[in-house]
Amino acid sequence: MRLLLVEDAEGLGEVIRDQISDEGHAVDWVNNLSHAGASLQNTQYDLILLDLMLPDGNGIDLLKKIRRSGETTPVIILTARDQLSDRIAGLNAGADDYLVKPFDLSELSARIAAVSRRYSGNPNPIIKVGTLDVDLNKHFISREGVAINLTAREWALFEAFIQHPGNVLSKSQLEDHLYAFGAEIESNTIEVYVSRLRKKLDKGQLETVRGLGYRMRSL
Amino acid sequence: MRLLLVEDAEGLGEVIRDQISDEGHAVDWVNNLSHAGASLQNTQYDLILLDLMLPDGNGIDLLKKIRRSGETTPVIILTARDQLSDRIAGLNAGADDYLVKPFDLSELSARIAAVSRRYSGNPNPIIKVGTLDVDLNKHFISREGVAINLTAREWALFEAFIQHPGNVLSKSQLEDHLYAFGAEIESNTIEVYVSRLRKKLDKGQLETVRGLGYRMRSL
DNA sequence: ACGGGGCTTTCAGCTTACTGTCAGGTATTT
DNA sequence: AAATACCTGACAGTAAGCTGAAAGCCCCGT
Repeated sequence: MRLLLVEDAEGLGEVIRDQISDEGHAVDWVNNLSHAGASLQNTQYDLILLDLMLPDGNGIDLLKKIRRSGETTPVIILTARDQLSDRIAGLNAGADDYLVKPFDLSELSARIAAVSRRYSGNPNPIIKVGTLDVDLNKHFISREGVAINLTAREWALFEAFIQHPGNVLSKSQLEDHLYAFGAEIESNTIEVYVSRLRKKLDKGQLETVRGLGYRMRSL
Repeated sequence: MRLLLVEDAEGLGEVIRDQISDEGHAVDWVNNLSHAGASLQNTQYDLILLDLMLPDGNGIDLLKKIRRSGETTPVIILTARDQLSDRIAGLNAGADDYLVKPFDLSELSARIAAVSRRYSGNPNPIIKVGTLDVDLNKHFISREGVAINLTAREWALFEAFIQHPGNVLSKSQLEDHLYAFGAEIESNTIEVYVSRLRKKLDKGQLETVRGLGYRMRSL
């Protein structure tokens, strides 16, 4: 899962970025609205964590712009406690949830999980992928009761397909999903990982669309 | 299961009451301390959800009074974000758990379930973890009648896993669980404790998910 | 007051396995 | 047939993790 963190407070941004990374997500961290706008033009995110008080404006304006453009990426706004009106304005502008600073990191994690569950339109974290039982919360996969271990990278790749069921994901989209902004891979790493993941899934579950990318068979 | 909800915020109280009712529990909702006191004199509850900021006083005082009277009913305190000291005071006063507003209703449900599992009408709830018998009240573990001693830290770590059965808990999540807000450890302390706990549990009971964290095998 | 024991945290060296690259082979398209 | 896209086994580097041991602190018993 790839997240955009828009937060100008250095210390807080660092803490949040680390938390998100620890949970296996890719996170791009920007500290103002113009950088956020640029990132959003270049990259498809699964979730946006959006501070409202930013040096070059109000996060609500970016949110409104996002929603006007038809973009449905879930947004969690980060707001100071004493700005109740901002929380309401944020929700009215189309935010999916909010967190009030200061907040527990475990609360942040729970919110990310809750929003992503809603986003995937699947409140039940247990899904069936071919013969595999996949527990999205537990990062746990099993086939007929036998655990199948995915490494962190394999899991991230797998998750990209789960979140876009049936869609063809290009190699560069997968790269964006698996690696933080700026990180570049210099080889056929995506192909390698697809190959590795294939070995762990059902035969034929992950399909190549030559020239375009890969697709996980309909779930 | 019968719960007492002590919450003066009308909207929130309503939401919580409905959630609890939907889950099949009985709930009495009062909005101040004196009504709470009266209810507690008249009715035996299985769980108390206790707001701290109430029109006629501080919920901590009621909690202290309850504990002084020898009452062991589990208490989850509901506290506002900006009152970290209240959370700690609540736990010190004998609360079993806390929730910080605003919170996800699913989180509330999970907490209720966790606390009720621990106490669920059974004064000595024993659960089975592999070959271990675990007494959640007594913080006592035994294997075939032989006591296994866990230090306070080891128990806290163990409990984190028990409360999230099967879930991968990242090292920072475990850190949040074991240490007070803001307290930071500067070394591989979590790894050390995991190693120690492993020696006391069944072999393989506590699994590493490399790059993500640790998971206790399904209970 | 003192000493011993236990607990906690850090440190440091060792172990494990994950990651990304490489390169040769395979499959597809023109 | 040639070019291109893709697949996969293998390897080196290193990040992540494990664990023994030491130091500091606290508590308890003498």
